[in-house]
Amino acid sequence: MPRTGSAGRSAGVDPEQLWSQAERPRRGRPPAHSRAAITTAAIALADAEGLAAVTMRAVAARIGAGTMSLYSYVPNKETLLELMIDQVSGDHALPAAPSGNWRADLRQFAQEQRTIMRRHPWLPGALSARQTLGPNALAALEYALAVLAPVGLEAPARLETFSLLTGFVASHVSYELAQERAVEAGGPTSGELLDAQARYLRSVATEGRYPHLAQALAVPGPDSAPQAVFDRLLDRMIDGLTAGM
Amino acid sequence: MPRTGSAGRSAGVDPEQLWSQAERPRRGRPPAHSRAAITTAAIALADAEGLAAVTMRAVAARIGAGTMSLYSYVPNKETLLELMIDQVSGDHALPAAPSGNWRADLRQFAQEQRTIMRRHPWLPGALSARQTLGPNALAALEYALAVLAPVGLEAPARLETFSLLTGFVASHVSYELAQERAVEAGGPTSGELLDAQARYLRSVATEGRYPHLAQALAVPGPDSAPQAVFDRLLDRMIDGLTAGM
DNA sequence: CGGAATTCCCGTACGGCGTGCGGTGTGTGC
DNA sequence: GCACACACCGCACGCCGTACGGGAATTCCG
Repeated sequence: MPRTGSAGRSAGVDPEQLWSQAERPRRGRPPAHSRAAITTAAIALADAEGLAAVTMRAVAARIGAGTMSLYSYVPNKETLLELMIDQVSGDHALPAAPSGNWRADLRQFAQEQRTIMRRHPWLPGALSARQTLGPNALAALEYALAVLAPVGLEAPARLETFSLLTGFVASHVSYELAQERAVEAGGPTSGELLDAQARYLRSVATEGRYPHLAQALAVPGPDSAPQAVFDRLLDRMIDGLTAGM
Repeated sequence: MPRTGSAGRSAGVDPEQLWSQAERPRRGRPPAHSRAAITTAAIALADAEGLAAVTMRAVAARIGAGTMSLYSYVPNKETLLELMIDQVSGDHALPAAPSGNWRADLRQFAQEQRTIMRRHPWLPGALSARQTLGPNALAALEYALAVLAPVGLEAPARLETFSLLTGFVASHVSYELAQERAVEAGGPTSGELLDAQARYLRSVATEGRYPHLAQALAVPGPDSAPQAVFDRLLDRMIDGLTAGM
């Protein structure tokens, strides 16, 4: 049950042929670019300026091609986004086989997901809107399922567990990044330019009508370093997903 | 730490004044519509034809107004989406106070979230792209925090727990809906028109290179009725989030 | 070596989007 | 009854994704 997304698969583009790069035909003018190069350019653009900056025109300009040339390599923008997701999924350093300590393996897998998502901040949002399984994502899924095999879960439950774990990481990284962006814009030392949203929240909280919210926002917590928070939540998550195993 | 979303808060629109509907000024022509009516129309449109069908032009047409008239009530489309989310958050039937059985309360809260999201299939996607806290969403949050208070969690951890729970429900409902859409289009009895994505997955699985995936897809699982699956996962989720409490 | 075949490149154009601007008309309060 | 404040909204602009089709490049075949 991977991820989220309200849009059903958009029409067209047989997955079978999407992920098996067709051989270059031996006749005619040879391509000046490549699907991978285009995908890489799109990723660089998204990393630097956000997912919204990924337009066909901008990607084409970045590799020095005319806009419409992209359509020789990619049937449409949606497919390009799927290619971006899969290329980035290849950043996983997957051992050939699980170590035998499934708990450690699972933790490490999730940590890697977090690292990748922090490196590509657009990824959580992109994942939440579609469900892609290219070769790289497939490899990661297969590995995670192998890790989960020795746990006492039914086979379909392993799929659910994987999806829940990925969803958790995506959701948490989004939150982390939003936090950091807010702090960064008018830092915590110069509290005056504090993000309007945060200021609003605090004003509402101190208003008296939301005592529990006020409390949650007031107490700073045991250890609020991002990595520590993530570690703590991840452990709780794994405990829950594999409860009693 | 509510929800996900890669986009930071878009510029402008002081939340303080967004959620407190300004009094109608006593001079000049009285408005022919209302913010609530516009929001309702937008929700109806999204329910019927998906979030992509919600354009300023379409919403305006639905209430019999010119496109630009909407901008008298709403500063921009992003704000309209936030209003939609908050209005729909008001569907929660929130008891005045928790029952004392936090586990049951939490379960029921999540069930309600699921119900709302199934009624408004665009909601998970909309939530994942922004982080809104209007009065209705705020009330739900406050209630959930009250439910969590007796659990042995630090106050900030309660916020995290709420967010994770909401994220889980959203993610799961998206998956449920995608499933059902796939079945519906070329039902399971007439297996031939089976969704291309699913067919691809199965073909890849039976190919031999993904034994664990094949296994997970093959075994039908203990109980795959949507409600049962959700209940099972929800319990695992709650166990994890409140582990050892 | 020359044409034919094949393939890529991409300028132009179309329909649709969000929304800024400013004219028009309507209702209110004095 | 008058002036003003405001809502209404047509027009236009600059984006977007992408359909179409002519021209350029390369290879194949005779």
